[in-house]
Amino acid sequence: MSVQERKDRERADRERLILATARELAEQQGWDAVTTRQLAERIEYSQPVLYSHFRGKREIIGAVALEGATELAAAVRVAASAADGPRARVTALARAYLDFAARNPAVYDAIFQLDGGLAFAQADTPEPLKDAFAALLESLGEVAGDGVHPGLFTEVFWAALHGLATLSRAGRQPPEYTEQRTQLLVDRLAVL
Amino acid sequence: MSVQERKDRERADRERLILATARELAEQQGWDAVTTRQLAERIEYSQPVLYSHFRGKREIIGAVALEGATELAAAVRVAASAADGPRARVTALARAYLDFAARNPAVYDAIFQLDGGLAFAQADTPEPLKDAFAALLESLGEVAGDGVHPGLFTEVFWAALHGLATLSRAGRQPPEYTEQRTQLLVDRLAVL
DNA sequence: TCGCTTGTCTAGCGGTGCTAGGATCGGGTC
DNA sequence: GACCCGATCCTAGCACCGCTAGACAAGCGA
Repeated sequence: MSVQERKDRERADRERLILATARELAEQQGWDAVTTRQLAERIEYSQPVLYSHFRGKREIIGAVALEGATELAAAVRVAASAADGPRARVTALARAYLDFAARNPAVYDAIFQLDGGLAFAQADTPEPLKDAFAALLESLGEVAGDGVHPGLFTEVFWAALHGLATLSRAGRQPPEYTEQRTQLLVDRLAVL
Repeated sequence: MSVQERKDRERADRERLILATARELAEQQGWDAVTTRQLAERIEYSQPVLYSHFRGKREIIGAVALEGATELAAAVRVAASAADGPRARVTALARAYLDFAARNPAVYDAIFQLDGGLAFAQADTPEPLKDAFAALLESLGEVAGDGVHPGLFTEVFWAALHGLATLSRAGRQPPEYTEQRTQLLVDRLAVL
């Protein structure tokens, strides 16, 4: 049994190595540079090894996306829990979200822009994605306002954050006004 | 001169054919299906002909994006001008924007998701993109509220619309609530 | 020590964007 | 009307992509 366990452990280690390498490469040079050949060389194995862990490149992107979603959910929760009162909580949440997107652009792309073969808002939606939504809902639900469904409100708020994150990334908006935009969004959307 | 004019005309016709074909193919089968070989076959020329019109595939995507931006600006203006009062105008604008994104997903992707080599919010930003922003600004500027810069407000509103369009596309949100989300966005963001 | 399973690599397939270089066609000139 | 020459287009091929079949070797249990 010990042999099998060691092999399983080594396999799991290598899988983590693949994902960490893919992520690092993507953040350094963009997802276009994450080719199976390049990735294989960096982990010092041949290409087919990748396919013994993942069905293909999309599944690798999907795995990175799930990791990222987990981190995003955690970042949002940490920020929200450190703030007092609904207003501070929502502001902190928005900042944390946009900060995550800005600091991990490739991972953010993996989650929302690229095709990682992930199902959204369905029965078979992976847990990390549902949890990321839940993390937003926890803080946003309390400022939805009377008569507004918390889920619907969260979707709209999330959409707005996503739009800001995306447009900032494209260099569309001068970074020095990020804070103002965030404040405007919170002031107007949230019922405090 | 007549000969040269005829050649110029034929060249311009062919360029339009390339763009129309690329767009049609993208809407039918997605941008992944728009390969230079497939595109060349559809216009009944060989691949290198494409490169006598455009530097490469990105530039073709960029050209489709500019066409699309022009149409988007026009759609927004038409919708806004047909409405009475700020509130109706903003609502009509939001609906027109989301409707355009839903009806022309591939073109919308070309503008905002794909790399068409376009510069945003800079000195060398193509006119159609600046004009699309201007079209939004015309109607949104009047509901920015006191003390809020119209441009900043437009950016935030645009970001929210973009987020809604994107997440709808990914099947993240049930289409039957699109109208509610739009209303919520207008009610909260705009100062009426 | 042997046989076998398991795991890894080499080599290659069909596809991609893009381009060099040869063929061909057509207009301008004598 | 014949010829030349430049513009125009196509064939063929490059390097790269994601992915896989089949040969090979290493390490396990008997």
